[in-house]
Amino acid sequence: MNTKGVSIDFDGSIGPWIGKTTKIVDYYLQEIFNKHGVDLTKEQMIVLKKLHDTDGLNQNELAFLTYRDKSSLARLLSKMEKKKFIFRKQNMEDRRANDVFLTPEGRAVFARTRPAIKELLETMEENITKEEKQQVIKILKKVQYNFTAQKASL
Amino acid sequence: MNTKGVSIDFDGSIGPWIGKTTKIVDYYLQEIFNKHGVDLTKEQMIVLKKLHDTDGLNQNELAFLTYRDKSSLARLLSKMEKKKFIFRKQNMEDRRANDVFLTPEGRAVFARTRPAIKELLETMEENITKEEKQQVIKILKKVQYNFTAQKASL
DNA sequence: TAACATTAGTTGCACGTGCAACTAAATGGG
DNA sequence: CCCATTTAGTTGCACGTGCAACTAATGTTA
Repeated sequence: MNTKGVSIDFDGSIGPWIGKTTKIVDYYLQEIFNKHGVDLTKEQMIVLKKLHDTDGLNQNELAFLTYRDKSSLARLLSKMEKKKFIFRKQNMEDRRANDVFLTPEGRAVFARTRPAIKELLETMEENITKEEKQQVIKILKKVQYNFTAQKASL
Repeated sequence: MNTKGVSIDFDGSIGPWIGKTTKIVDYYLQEIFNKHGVDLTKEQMIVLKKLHDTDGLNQNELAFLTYRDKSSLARLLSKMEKKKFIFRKQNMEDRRANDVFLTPEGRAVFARTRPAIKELLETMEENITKEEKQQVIKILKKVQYNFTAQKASL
């Protein structure tokens, strides 16, 4: 039962809080990237990170790993290709597929990403204990599970 | 010290987790709105909610309250005006300002929003205790504070 | 092998975002 | 009172998003 009769306590739920926090973190991340001369958006950084972990993934795999529509990913890659951070190479076994690789320039920006991320984390996690961090992650995982389990049963 | 030498434990931090969770929640919210025939985006819903709380706010105030650039807000309002959910009324004391009001149709969609939000929350918060919810919100508030306090000192 | 279905990627469309430059109205100071 | 500054809102631009329709290549199956 809510304090306000039939009304739903949306503001007291996690939803708006993660939304707002994400917005603030994203904004600050972009600001730090600019300060460090990192010519990347957050989204491009995420793709770069995946390629840094596993070079040569194709667009389909990258889209899946980054939770993006394949069309969004394609356009993201086009921007990054124009900036010479990655290149596409048609796969000769399956000529529909493009394998995606980091260029030396791509590796270089990604390297410059590290001190920026470090600064971000230092600000973000100030006065937050390791236990609190783990607690939050545990519950966020639960939220994700609640939705993805739901979807799987449809 | 990290397990991987000089590398930064970005994945073990809260950042990516809130980002991913927000993405999933947003996606599911939109899905539920469609299912309930609520012709709104999440962003439009947030604006509608503010107007439901306080009708007649001007664009400047709405932009501030919803953490949006005034230009984003203006465009959001234009879409909602086209759908007859809100209308702008020039303030006669300050003729630069537009006061924004809900239409009856706007109130009606907002009402249909409630069962949708209820369903969202029920799915989202399954197996999450009230204490866990409060714990997460407390820490997210701390993250927000870390950034906003930083900005204030600049 | 010919016909059909599936899959990888691209493109058009509508939506949302912030920044910078702009207009028009209000305000403040000489 | 007039000019400079500030303020509310709009617009152009570049970015990112998902969906649906499309092309081209691959796989399947009769």
